[in-house]
Amino acid sequence: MNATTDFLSELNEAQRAAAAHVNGPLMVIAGAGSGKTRVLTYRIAHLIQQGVDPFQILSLTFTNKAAREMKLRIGKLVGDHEARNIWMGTFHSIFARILRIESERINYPRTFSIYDTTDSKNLIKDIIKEMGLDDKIYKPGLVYNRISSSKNNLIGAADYMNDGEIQAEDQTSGKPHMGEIYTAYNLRLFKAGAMDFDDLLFKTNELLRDFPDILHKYQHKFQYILVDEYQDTNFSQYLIIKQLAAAYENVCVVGDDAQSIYAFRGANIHNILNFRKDYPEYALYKLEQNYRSTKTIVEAANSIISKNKDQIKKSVWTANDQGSPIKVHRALTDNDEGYFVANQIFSIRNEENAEASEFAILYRTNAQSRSFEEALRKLNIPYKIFGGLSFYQRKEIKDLIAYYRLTCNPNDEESLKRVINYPRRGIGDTTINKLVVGAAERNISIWEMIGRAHEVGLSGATMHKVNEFVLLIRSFAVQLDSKNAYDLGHQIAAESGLLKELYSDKTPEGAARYENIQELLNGMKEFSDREDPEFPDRINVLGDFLIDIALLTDADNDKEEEEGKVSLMTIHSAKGLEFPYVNIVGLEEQLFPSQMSMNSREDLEEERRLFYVALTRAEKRATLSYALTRYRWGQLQYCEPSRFIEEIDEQYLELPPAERAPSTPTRTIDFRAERESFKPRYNPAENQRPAQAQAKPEPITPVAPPAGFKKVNAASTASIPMHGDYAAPEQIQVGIDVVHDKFGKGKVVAVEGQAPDVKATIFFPSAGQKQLLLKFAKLKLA
DNA sequence: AGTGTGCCGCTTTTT
DNA sequence: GCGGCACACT
Repeated sequence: MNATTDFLSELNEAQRAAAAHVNGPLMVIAGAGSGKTRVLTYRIAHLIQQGVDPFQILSLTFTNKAAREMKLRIGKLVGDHEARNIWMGTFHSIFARILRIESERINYPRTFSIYDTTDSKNLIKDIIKEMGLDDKIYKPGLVYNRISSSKNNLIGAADYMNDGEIQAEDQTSGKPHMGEIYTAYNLRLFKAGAMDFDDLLFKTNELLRDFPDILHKYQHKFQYILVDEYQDTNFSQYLIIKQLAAAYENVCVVGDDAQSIYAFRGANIHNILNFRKDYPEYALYKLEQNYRSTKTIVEAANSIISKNKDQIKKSVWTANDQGSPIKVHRALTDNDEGYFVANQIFSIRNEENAEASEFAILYRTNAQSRSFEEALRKLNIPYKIFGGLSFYQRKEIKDLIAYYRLTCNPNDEESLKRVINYPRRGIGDTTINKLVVGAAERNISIWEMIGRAHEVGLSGATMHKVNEFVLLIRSFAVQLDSKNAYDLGHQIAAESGLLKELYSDKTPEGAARYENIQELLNGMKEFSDREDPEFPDRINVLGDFLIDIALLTDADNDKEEEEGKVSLMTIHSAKGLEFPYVNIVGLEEQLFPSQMSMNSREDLEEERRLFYVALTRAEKRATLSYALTRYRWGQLQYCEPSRFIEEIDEQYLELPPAERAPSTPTRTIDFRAERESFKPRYNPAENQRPAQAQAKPEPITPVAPPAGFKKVNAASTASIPMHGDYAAPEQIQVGIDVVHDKFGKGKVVAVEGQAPDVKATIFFPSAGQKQLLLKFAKLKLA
């Protein structure tokens, strides 16, 4: 009859049932690669075909990119003009939009600023200093995390102060003033007309809780609500959905408990359980057929995840081919691992005629990317890195955006401090400090303090400079509503002097910075030319642009020029993606699973789910690798293979040969690749590494590092500079004399603990008895 | 006021 | 091994 039947017929039974579900609560548990996005897409298209107004659909995704892609796909099914009207985006961006519309009700300026993590931490740091507390005890990062998780659990500053349990916790941990910092932080945010990321959700909750008319309005606006990646929502997000869905209960959540990997930032797996309680009449569909991966990969992934206790029962299966076994590679060093992976990509690309873009290298931490970048560069394989410093985190971009934010909201303290003297205007720290202190005393913002600058005793010349700056910002601000984002943005870049400052820097880095600014401006141009379907006559002003970009993540950056490249990213950012060939690297104890996760079963299970996510990204082939030694904190560390390798059912694996060195070919090995992987990094001295250094049988015990290493170190300090001629950990034994860089001569009294965490108790006549971790202590033999 | 230098701490993961 | 930051120098 119509297209509906058409596209629904492309789905399997469970998919179709879920997609055709119209009214009432619905939960879809979707295994990895089971066509979850397809179901969401088709369901929305179906709703629209059933006559639901796209403006009444709220669809929350994990990234903005996911939202864009889904809109595109829906557009193909029901037409772009319909698809564009759906409210679709991340929690943060959707509710930032709503908060902006309703800002007066909570006494915020319409153009409130959104502080990113750096802004927030800077502010917290300032507050800690102003309160006269020690930032060694109150580490800004930790304080931020504590405040963040409080907000995500809807514990406000007052609740925090009044909660006996929390207070007791802070007492015990020696941080009794945490609550006061929290209170001061919120106050400062408010004075600056700013919200942090968590506020966007927290204040949405307050808004819906405290203003029944607003709640009513949005309950009826959003008659159909869909939430993707439901397993990664936190309590604050859960409650927003619960409030909004209360009127119609047309709420559909899609998720996979096995892929919950954000508990560390408050994601709560219990939201899935709560769903059953909140909507007892809910419909449940499980998508269990995997369309993405080979049998080997699916079954190997199942064998891993079955080790977790906490999980919803389901059995993921596939009709796809068996595929090839998962190869496990043991590398000698982190650099070796880089070359192994790069070479493997190089040869598969030739042998199987694959594109570079079909490969992904997935690691646990961003810091691991280096060896892969280096090796890929050497082999001339194009690659792109996700994460690390995103575009919007770059200094020059943050500077320009600070001007924009300040123009929209002059009370924005972090932005003001950033640019009041950049480019140089002769307003130094002394002046700024006077203003900051004055503002704090009077409980006003810095901008307001500038208006009363005479009160803090600035000299005439300084006053003049500061006033010039104020006039500059004001001259921008008066045009906020009349000019579009690009026109005003360009003017600000030019008249602030920033463009000139960067242009005059002729170093390559300077040129790159200038180009980045141009790129930002191009983005603004595009943004300004866009039309908002709900307000077609409105021009897109600078304030709109800021909301848009404040919440972009680097997963959202996909540019045409990035096609045809190998993807390097953390497993977290690989969520939702898929690649024919996947390398999961750095599979070592302490690294993956991370050492931070070893303390509790819950944390370890999250790591395991993370590994599950990594493995299920692969379509055709997955390769695992680990290194025996790795540089961390500039020190050589001995590593043990990750327990996750052992946990995979062995029938799916191709394990490395246990008895011989990787340089000795014992199986179908690409000689050229293997040779390459050794050649570039080792100087001749290192290549004479004694054979037993590589001949350790599995499992690799880091207790006694290969005897060859110390010699190598002595022979070529250039390649391993940090080690110098310090003693290797195993040389430190009870009774021997050692020399420490700082404490001088001493005698080893005791040695205890398991490698690599061997701890020695050493008596230094000059400094007394010390306990030192051998992997860190720089000891020489006396 | 602006520039340079040495030291410290650091690595989970991100909206 | 690097970057951020405090302090000291010009």
